[in-house]
Amino acid sequence: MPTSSSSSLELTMAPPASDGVSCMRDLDINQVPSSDANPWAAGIVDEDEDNSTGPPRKKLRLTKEQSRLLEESFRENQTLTPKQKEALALELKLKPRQVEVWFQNRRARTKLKQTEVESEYLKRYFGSLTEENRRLQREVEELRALKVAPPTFLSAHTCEPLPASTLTMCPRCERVTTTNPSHLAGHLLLL
DNA sequence: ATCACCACCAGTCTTACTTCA
DNA sequence: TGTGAAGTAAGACTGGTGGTG
Repeated sequence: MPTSSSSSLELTMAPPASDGVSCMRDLDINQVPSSDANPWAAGIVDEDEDNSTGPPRKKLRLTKEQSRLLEESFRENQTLTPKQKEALALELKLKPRQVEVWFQNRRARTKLKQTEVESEYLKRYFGSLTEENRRLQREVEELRALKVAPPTFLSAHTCEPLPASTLTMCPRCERVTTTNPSHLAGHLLLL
């Protein structure tokens, strides 16, 4: 999957942790970055161990600083080379796998957000097209009504009703008129 | 051509946390 | 004010796929 599709999202997505909820989370959890108090936050817990008999695995919550660095890195590159991943993991005191998962999730959720934004736009666009369609249908009905209701227009020369096929919309005055060139000639005189 | 390995993705599960009645 | 259900965010996992040596 190409990563270029999500690049535009940077403009439309709300910045992470900008909502009240995330802020409160940060206050609760991420102010305790100490690995003594929260070994999972420091990536110390070895997930490869068979702890199926032990207590349920505690979930890692990234510290504010870890999140900031990851976001910063993500803005520069949405995908990481193995070397970049290794270096970032070292800097963040996380496992490379954790960094990898974070980037995968970030890409996926960025894409999801972008899809939602596009969906909203398409919905609005569809609505405007529907309205335009309705308007044009009404116009067509009005024109049909004019066509089937002769003799509204009479020949200037013979005073006989004109055939419907000779009626047309004048592009200048937007009125139903005849194909008689004299009508358009009238406009030309005004120019 | 086949295989192993790796990275990525979509989908899903799980846990921590918030909100609200 | 405390509490439990429902909702949400996000870390982690799984299985499938494509690229590469």
